[in-house]
Amino acid sequence: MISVLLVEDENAILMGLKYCLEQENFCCFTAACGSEAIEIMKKNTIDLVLLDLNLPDMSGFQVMEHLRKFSEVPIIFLTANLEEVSIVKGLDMGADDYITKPFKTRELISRMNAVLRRKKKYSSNTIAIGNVLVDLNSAKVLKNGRDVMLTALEYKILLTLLMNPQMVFTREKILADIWDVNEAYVNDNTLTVYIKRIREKIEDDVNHPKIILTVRGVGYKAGEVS
Amino acid sequence: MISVLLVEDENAILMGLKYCLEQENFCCFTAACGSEAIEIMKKNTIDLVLLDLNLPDMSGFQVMEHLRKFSEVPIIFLTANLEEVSIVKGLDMGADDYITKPFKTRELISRMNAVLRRKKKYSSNTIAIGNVLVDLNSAKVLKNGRDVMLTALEYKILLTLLMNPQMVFTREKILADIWDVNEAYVNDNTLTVYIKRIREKIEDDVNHPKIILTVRGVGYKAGEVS
DNA sequence: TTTTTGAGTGACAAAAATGTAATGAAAAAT
DNA sequence: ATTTTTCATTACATTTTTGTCACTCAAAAA
Repeated sequence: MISVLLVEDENAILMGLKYCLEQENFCCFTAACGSEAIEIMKKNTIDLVLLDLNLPDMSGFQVMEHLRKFSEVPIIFLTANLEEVSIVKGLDMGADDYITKPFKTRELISRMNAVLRRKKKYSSNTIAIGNVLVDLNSAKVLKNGRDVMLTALEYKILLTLLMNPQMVFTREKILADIWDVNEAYVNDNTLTVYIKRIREKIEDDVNHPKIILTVRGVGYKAGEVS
Repeated sequence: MISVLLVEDENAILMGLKYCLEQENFCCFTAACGSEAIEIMKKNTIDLVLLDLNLPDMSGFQVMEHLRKFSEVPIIFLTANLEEVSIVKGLDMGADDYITKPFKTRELISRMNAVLRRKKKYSSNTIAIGNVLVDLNSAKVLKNGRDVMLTALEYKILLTLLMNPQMVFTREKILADIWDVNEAYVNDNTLTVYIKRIREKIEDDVNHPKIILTVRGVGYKAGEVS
């Protein structure tokens, strides 16, 4: 989900924009003035800012200047007339694009996508299995979109299994992977207990696991039930 | 480091092979019989198996059959004569290659590399900064090659910073990224304390941090000192 | 069927993580 | 130079994690 911050003092335009963008599945934050925008930027992770040049408390340029102190978020200026365009172009202040009002939603969105494409950062790096999603870049585990809190060890064990789906791991192998080789010996029932704890957090039905499967006599594997 | 399991009953050959491969920076496990090989495979993560056909307790084929129950590790057969080669080829049992004894070390190694290249799994997915290495696939953090134990939250905070090096994050933004939006409010000094704890674990000199830098008045960033 | 084996469970003590508050130190502003 | 602001540090109570044990349960073997 792409999150966009809309900074615009005319409420009608702001709400219209918000509505259009939400139709297109953007997550919208809104600010009616510069200081509000800066506050929101400090507290949230925003992928793109749509910034009006004329704001009640400060100019769009000043807002950008402020944002640039702590963020390299892409910014698209919304300008009311052609004179402003020349300012934007001339100043070369680090805006990524601009668009003059009134504009067509389609055009705005295609420009937004272009900017996002250009500034694309690390693409999110995830593993999905069943209704569980693991994002390696943020170390977050989502079950049906909801954040699941795994401990450091639980997360490592889950990763070990998920990195090689369908491959069966013996308990001892997992233990050796997770705990440092030269660490104190860890009981292998310990792993059984961890598996149970992980299952309690990520499986829909602990008695019929679909993510972490038991291979009797051998160990565990991640994968679909056959 | 690639780990190889050598299965060979003639001790002279075994030791010679081990020596050669260690010269080439392979990490060698050795087994003199089939059951020993299976034990080692259950307890360790092996990247490649060199498997002699004639073993005291069972044939190389039987060993492979056993291994295949829980592992898809690449296997190269070591055969003593040409008749055996035809068996290997004919049976098509899932071996990845074979080589006849006596063989040149060079040839063996190039075949090993070929097999490893073919069976290449997920390439390790790491972020390096200073003398700290983060492996996203195993969630391990290494400092000078040594495992550093971070808690789940410490790891998440570190990732947040490392995924966008040089970008400054306010405390509040990090808190919002890590803790779920709708969770209880968390004091922002808390983050300061976490940063200190992470620094104690990964920085060489906590008083002169090189990985997590403070940007006074704004927040923190990951990156080189300017 | 009975027996045996391996996996799952619940409870527990010890250790570690977590969040906060109070205090100290350093940089910036006055 | 003094005050203010911001970050760092220490210490602490609370909660959670961690590893183990004793036990139950279920699947496979005899």
